[in-house]
Amino acid sequence: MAETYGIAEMAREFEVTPRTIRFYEAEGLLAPLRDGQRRIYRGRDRTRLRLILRGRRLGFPLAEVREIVGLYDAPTGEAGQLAYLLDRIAARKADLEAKGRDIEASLDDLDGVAANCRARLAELDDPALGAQSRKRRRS
Amino acid sequence: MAETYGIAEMAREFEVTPRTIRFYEAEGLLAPLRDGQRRIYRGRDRTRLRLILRGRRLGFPLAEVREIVGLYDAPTGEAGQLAYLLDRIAARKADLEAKGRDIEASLDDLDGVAANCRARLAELDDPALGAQSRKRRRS
DNA sequence: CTTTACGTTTACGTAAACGTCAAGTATCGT
DNA sequence: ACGATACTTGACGTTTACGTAAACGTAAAG
Repeated sequence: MAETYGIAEMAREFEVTPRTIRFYEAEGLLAPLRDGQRRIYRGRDRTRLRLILRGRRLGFPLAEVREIVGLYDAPTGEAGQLAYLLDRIAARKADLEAKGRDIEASLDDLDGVAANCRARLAELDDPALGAQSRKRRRS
Repeated sequence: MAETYGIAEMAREFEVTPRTIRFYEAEGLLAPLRDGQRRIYRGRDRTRLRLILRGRRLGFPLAEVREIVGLYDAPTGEAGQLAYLLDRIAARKADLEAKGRDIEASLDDLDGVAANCRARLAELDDPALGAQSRKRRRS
């Protein structure tokens, strides 16, 4: 059987326009089959598109996304190539982990602002509390 | 004392060009003091720039970054405003957590590729192993 | 047979985020 | 007085990532 999909179908499912999908193909990120003129997408293409869009959401430019999806289909069975591939994977992981740290820092910062904000709300409920903390802050 | 910095100094420290810093100012993301014509940056501006660049690294467009840094200086002491602020903070946290999940998924995928890759390397060292696993895979 | 849906290529348009001059100003050391 | 250094404001250029419109093909439905 092996399900196939038209471009509009793909576009709806991934919430992008057909234009975007064609653009990714022009950039060498997708390579669907063809039925005459028409593009035919299969499971593999869907996986790729998912990877692409995930990369985009994380702010990677398409050039880097191309590198990333390239890592998923490296059938070169030679030892040197495999080692090199592992190397690039490690680099990509490092990038992702750095972004992870940025996210953690952002979340921490936001928690700080939120806490501060809730404190001020409490202060509005009971002004006495606020006077207390203002005193402590000054000392 | 209160340390101050010139634009070139800031640019070096944050590894961006002066142009970028001026651009952020034009976009309303920074508002340094002035000594005549010249821009004078202080601790607060540095904090903002750090936030801005972190947002950019995470792929947020400047418009969203503007919203984010806006959350850090909302001194409006009114209850309604504070509640609204908490709401926006929650929304921003949700965004960040979504990105965090994307990162986790990416890391997991890469680990999968890497494992597969190492298995093939082992196979090159001892082809018998490969034959074994290929047999098992077929069954 | 025409409309409707779905798809195609080609090509120009556009918003975002800066880069890259150009020309001028202000200050500082010599 | 002079050049080096640091900075300023335009203004136009560039890259990325698509949007949008034109003009056309194909195939099923009414």
